[in-house]
Amino acid sequence: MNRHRLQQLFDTLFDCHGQQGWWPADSDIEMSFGAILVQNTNWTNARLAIEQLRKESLLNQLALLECPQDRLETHIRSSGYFRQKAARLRIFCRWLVDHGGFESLRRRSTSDLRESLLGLSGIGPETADCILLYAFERPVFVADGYARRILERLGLTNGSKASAYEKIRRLVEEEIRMDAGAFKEFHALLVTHGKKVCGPKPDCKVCDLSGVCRFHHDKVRLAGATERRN
DNA sequence: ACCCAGGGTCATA
DNA sequence: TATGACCATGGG
Repeated sequence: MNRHRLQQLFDTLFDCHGQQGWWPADSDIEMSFGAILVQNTNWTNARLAIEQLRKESLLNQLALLECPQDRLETHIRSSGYFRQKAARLRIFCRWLVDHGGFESLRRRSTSDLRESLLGLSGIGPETADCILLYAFERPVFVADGYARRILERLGLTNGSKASAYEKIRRLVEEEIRMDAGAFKEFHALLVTHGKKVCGPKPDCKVCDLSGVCRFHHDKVRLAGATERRN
């Protein structure tokens, strides 16, 4: 069934790309900030912003909440959408403070935490699940754009459209039973593989799993990606 | 001069 | 429910 093929996908990705070791961060809050700062941006730009925040000693709730908005925007400018993201960091920090910080939040259930995170403006399903998985160590499948596209093309989504984040997330979580550590690797491997372009005649073991994984053979925009103007 | 990168919100039909 | 506009930087 799908369970076997999902496991096979994981094993093949691991053989192809090796241990990824995500998410690089020294603390839960640094990881969470990274999840917000990396939204629709490459990790290099997000990391530069994190290093600025570190240099300014702003990698904690209270310090960040005290930092003036315009200075916060300047510090994270490299991550793009810096006005939105400065506001989002603030909203997240306010949430942390109001709920007693990570230590207190750890006692809550995964579904409870997810619902609470999704209530914050600027935290969508993918960002919430990344925080749940990497900061709270909950066994959650991050059904990001790469994962959805690869699974759909391998015929593993039971007809769910690639735009259906929640359906695909539940589907995978019900099919295979992994601990948080394995889900971390799975997410990182899918993103790493999804970014990789092999060329016209790829030597790609993942594609060999199925004839319908044609990611490396054409250019298809990720669902939800935006058109650029001007 | 393009295109892309580890999304999310809001207005509209 | 499902598109479309918008947010913005840095690297190839």
